[in-house]
Amino acid sequence: MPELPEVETTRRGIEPHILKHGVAGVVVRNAQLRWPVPETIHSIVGDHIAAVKRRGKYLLLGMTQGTVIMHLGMSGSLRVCGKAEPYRKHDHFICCFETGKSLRFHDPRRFGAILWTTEEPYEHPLLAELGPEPLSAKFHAEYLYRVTRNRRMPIKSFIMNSHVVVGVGNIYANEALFMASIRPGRAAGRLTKAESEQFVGAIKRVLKKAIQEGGTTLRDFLNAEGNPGYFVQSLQVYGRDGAPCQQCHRPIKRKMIAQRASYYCPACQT
DNA sequence: CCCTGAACCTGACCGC
DNA sequence: TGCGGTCAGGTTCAGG
Repeated sequence: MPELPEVETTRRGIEPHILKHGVAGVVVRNAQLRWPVPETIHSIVGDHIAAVKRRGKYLLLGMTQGTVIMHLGMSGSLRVCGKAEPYRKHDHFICCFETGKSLRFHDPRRFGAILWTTEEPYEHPLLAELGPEPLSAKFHAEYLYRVTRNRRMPIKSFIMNSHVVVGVGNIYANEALFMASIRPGRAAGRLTKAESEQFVGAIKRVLKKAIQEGGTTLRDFLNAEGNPGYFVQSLQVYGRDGAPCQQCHRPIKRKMIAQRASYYCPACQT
């Protein structure tokens, strides 16, 4: 479920419930996630949440003694629960607060991660090499044009590489390419300066709008309050193969690119 | 360095 | 109902 808008929606949802709250205990019901949840995660007990941040699709719980680095993978979600709520299947990690509330990490496919570091979190190997935030001033047309030169990889795969720019996953890559009238299979290095400008603008617009609408709900995604996101109603191409293009009414096409479903309008996108 | 494909997992859905 | 095949929002890693 989570791309950047879903992760940001989650961050905003949990922050008011956990910021400054003391950690009374930790329950690891299944440590086998993307990487094993380290034993050292228990060192957060007795500490408190000093900050709730996001870098790309990583959530960072800043404590006084270190940082919990979380990733929701493909199917992960975080929810703030009350005292007596029973565990659900796939609730793998629970952080219990002195208030009686708890933060629960739920992840059926277990591609997510929960790590602990006492070092500077942005220098952690998983974060150190990440590209710019897509909504920051560092992500601009000249940057995209420069890093795409001589790259033969399809532009869609290229933009989904978090070392290029963080937070653009499969849904929003498809949507932004449609908005910029660029086919997903085009070689990255063949984008013109004008197209780089279009594409960067489209990425910023689509992510901003999705965050405003609380993310995209597919299947069972609920935000930290248990509410769905509404961006799914705004999708122009994702999941719409065979349906009419909203611009020209010809059917949207579906094609696999690097093992990921790609959707585009063969008429509107070149 | 560049690029591709496999791997990590569970569950939903579709056709037979 | 059951069974097998396919697909799913992400990312790292091995290998050519």
